[in-house]
Amino acid sequence: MPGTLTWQWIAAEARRRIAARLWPPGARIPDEADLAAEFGCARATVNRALRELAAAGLLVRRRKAGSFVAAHPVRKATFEIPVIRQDVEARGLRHGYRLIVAETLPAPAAVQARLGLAPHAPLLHLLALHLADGLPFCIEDRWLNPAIPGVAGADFATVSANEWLVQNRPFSGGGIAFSAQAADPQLAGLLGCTPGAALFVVERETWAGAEPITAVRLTYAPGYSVAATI
Amino acid sequence: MPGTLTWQWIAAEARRRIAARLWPPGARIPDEADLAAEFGCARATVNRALRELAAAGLLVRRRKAGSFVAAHPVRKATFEIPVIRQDVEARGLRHGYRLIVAETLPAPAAVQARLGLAPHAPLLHLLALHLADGLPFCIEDRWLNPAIPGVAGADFATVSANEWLVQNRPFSGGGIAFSAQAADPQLAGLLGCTPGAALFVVERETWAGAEPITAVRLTYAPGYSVAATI
DNA sequence: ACGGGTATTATGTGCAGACATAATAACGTC
DNA sequence: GACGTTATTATGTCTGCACATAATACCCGT
Repeated sequence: MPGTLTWQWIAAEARRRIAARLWPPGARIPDEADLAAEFGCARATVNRALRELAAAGLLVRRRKAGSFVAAHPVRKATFEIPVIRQDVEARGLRHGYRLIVAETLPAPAAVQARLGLAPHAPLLHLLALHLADGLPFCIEDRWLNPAIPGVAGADFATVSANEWLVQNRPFSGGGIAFSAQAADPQLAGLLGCTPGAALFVVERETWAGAEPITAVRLTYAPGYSVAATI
Repeated sequence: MPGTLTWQWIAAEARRRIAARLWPPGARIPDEADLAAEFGCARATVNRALRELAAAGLLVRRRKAGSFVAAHPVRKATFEIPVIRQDVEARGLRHGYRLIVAETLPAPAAVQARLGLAPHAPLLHLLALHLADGLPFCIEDRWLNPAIPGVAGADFATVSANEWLVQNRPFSGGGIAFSAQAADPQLAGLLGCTPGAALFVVERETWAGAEPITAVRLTYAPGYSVAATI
């Protein structure tokens, strides 16, 4: 079998065996050495292939125990999180931005909890509107740790905090959540939609190591959707 | 520097240099051989580390050209897509399931387009309600390719198509999209919520190779959200 | 100057061997 | 039989080497 020696071929073959139930869910598959012998390649090559399948959620691998076909193949979808400006421009629209509120005050308890901050710690609160071809696209409601270097000097009236952070403050981790929310009168006013309209909401928190950076709530105008390939 | 020789350490060090702007956005970083010399390890180890950073979106790598720090670090979030039953049970609730409609008829044009099917091709249409502790949790509105082996014999009144497919029909790829939608009277009736409530909607299509398997629209009861770590 | 073929180069991947690590299985003791 | 210790084993990773591949940079002829 020519071409057998690439890890991609081996990964594909393993997928095929899983799909064909040659290796049924929950079953233990042959160990790397056996597969290497079968395919006539080095163990490292098999390792690389199986590692990919494990990352894809098709295999569960445990030292000493062996490699097992995932009983419930938990599928994973990867979304790219673009800067809002890029998101707008990728749709072929012109991006606009308007700062509405910038103030420093203690964050609401919910925000403090999301960021793991002490109560009453004052944060920079920004409320801004992103536009697409002049129409409301998204409301950015952000709480920002004022201890971040450069925040004091940044002009969030001209550059959105969204963009400023990407350029100036790399983060190491965080969380993201998607949900749906009905437009209250304030949101409806800002987004130019009818009160009660179903809006898509993204909530995100980011940290640099242990230091909280920001918590943001993005509320999109009606019709927004986010897509990915599985 | 002890412990320098692991690919995780090198990956972490590279992240640090990117975060510290030692390697600024857009810049070309030293090539693998140079880094291997600097860290005193094999090139393969550096390769492994940089490959991870590229997968995470922090680096862009091009043969002959070199490795570059991503100008706009497109962050990626990975969501796990659970079977609905598991989703319910993970919340500590009891899962219930009720089939509402099962019929074979030509799919609407929108569904045909999503699956890339010929017009008028008859599909199996299933409408079902998932319950959490007896309360409506999610509506599963699914179109299923009747050519899939075993579909004819499956009893979707007792096992949800969602679950049946996971167990019986591995898929190779597909798409997923999240959006928000207001509850129309029918949805409101099924989900036991007020008409106009904001609902979270997941639309998914899956294929096995070139063969379409299913297109499904999951409409969740108010309050549902999906979370992930970045 | 221009276009096209060619040399160069950084990444991509393979191999064989070795040791590290974690988790299980086997064992011996009480 | 229950429990702690040790041996075994499959995966995880590193090394050093080799060649493949793609994309750029260079050179040359017109």
